[in-house]
Amino acid sequence: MVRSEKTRQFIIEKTASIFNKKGYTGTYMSDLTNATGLTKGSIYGNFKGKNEVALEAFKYNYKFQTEQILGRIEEESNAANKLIVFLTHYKTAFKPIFANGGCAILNTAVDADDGNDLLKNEVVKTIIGWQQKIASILTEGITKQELKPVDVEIFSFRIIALIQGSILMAKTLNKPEILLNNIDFLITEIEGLKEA
Amino acid sequence: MVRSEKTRQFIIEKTASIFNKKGYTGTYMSDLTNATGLTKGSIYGNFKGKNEVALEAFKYNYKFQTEQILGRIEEESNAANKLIVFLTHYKTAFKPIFANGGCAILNTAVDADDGNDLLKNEVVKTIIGWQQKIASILTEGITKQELKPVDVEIFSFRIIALIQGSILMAKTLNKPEILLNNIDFLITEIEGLKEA
DNA sequence: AATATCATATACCGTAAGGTATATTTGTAA
DNA sequence: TTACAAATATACCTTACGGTATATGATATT
Repeated sequence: MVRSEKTRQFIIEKTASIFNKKGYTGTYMSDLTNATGLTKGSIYGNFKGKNEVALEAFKYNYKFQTEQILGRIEEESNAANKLIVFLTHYKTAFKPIFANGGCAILNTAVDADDGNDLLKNEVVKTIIGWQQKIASILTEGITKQELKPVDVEIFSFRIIALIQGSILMAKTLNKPEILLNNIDFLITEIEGLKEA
Repeated sequence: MVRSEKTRQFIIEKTASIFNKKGYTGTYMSDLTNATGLTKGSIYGNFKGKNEVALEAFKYNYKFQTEQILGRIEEESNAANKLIVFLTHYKTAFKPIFANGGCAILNTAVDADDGNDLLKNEVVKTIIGWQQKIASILTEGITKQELKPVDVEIFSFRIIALIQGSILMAKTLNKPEILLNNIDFLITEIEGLKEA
C-alpha cells in the first residue's frame, strides 16, 4: 500500500466513530485533525473534502459491523441456520456497535436524510444490499423446502426494521435486553418456519 | 395569551419541522430567523438559546404526532381495539409525519444521543411514557381477560421498536409499504391475542 | 548523493456561526 | 397624549467553520 493510501485508511479509521457519533454536520474538520494528529492540509490532500471522508467513514463503519458475520453465515449450510447465526450475532455484537456510536445505517440514514445526497444514496444502497442478502437466504431455503413459504420481501424488511428499531431503543434507553428479546423473537419465528 | 407567549408559540411552530429535518447542530440560528421573519434579538428575548428552542420544538413535534391518536384510543372500550386503533393510525399518519421530516422521537434520539443531554433526557422520558401507555393497555386487557397473557414489557417494546424501525426504513427507502406491512403484522398479532 | 515526486504542514481567506448589549419600536394604562 | 413597560430590531463581538495556496519536508529512483 502506497503512503497516500495508508494515510487515507488511517484517517478513515480514526474518524469513523466520530462521524457515527456526532453526525456529518456535527463533526468538524477540527475533530478530524484532533483525532488523527494531522493537519487540514494533509486531510485535504487525501480527500476532496469533509463529504468524502464522511462517505468513507460510513462505509468503514458498516464493514466494521458486518464483515465478521458474513463469513460465519456462509459456513452454515441450511437457510434457517444462516438466519439464526446472523440474528444471534447481534447478541454479542451490540456492545462494540454501541461503543462505536450505534448502528451506522440507522445513524447515517437519519443524519443524511436531509440534503446530503452522497451519503443518503450510499445508505440506501447498503440497506437494499442487506435486505437482498436476507431475502436470498429465505428464497433459497424455501426453494430447497427447508423453510415454509413466506413473503420474502415483507419478512426480510420486517427483520431489518425490527433490528434497527431495537438497536435504537436499546441504545437510547440503555436497555440492551430490548434488543436481545427482539432478536429472540425473530429466532423463534425462524424456528417456526422450519419444515418438520 | 400574552404577546411573549404568542411569539414563543409562533417560533416553535415555525421552526419545529426544521429541527426535525436538519437536527440540532444542522439547524442554525439563521434558519430560525428566516423561518420566522424575526431577528436573533427577538428569539433570544423569548428563549434562553438555541437549545431551548430545540427542546420545545421536539415537544411540539411529538405532540403533533400523538395528540390526535390519544383521544381516539380513549374512545375504544376494550384493550385490543385500543391497540388496533393506535396501530391503524400510522397507516394514514405516516404521510404528515414524513412531510414533517420523519418521526421526531427517532430523529431526536439519534441526533441527541451524543452530548445534548437536555434533548436526550426529554426523548427518553417521551419513549418511556409511550411504552407505559401501551403496557398499561395490555395489562388492563389481560386483567380483564380480554387478552391472553403476554410479557407486557417485552411486547410493548417490540411494538415500539418495530414501528420506529419501519418508519425509518419506509422513509429512507421511500417505500411506505414497509411500514404498512409491519403495522398489519402487529395488528394480526393483537387479533391473535384476543380471548375467543 | 542529487533530483524529481509525492505527502504533509503552515498560514491564510471569506463567511457565518452562536450569542449579547443596546437602541428602537410597539402596545398599554393613567 | 404622554409616560412607562414589554417586545423586537440593530449592531456588534468572539470564535471557528470549511476550504485553499503555498511552502516545507519526506521518499524513492537513478
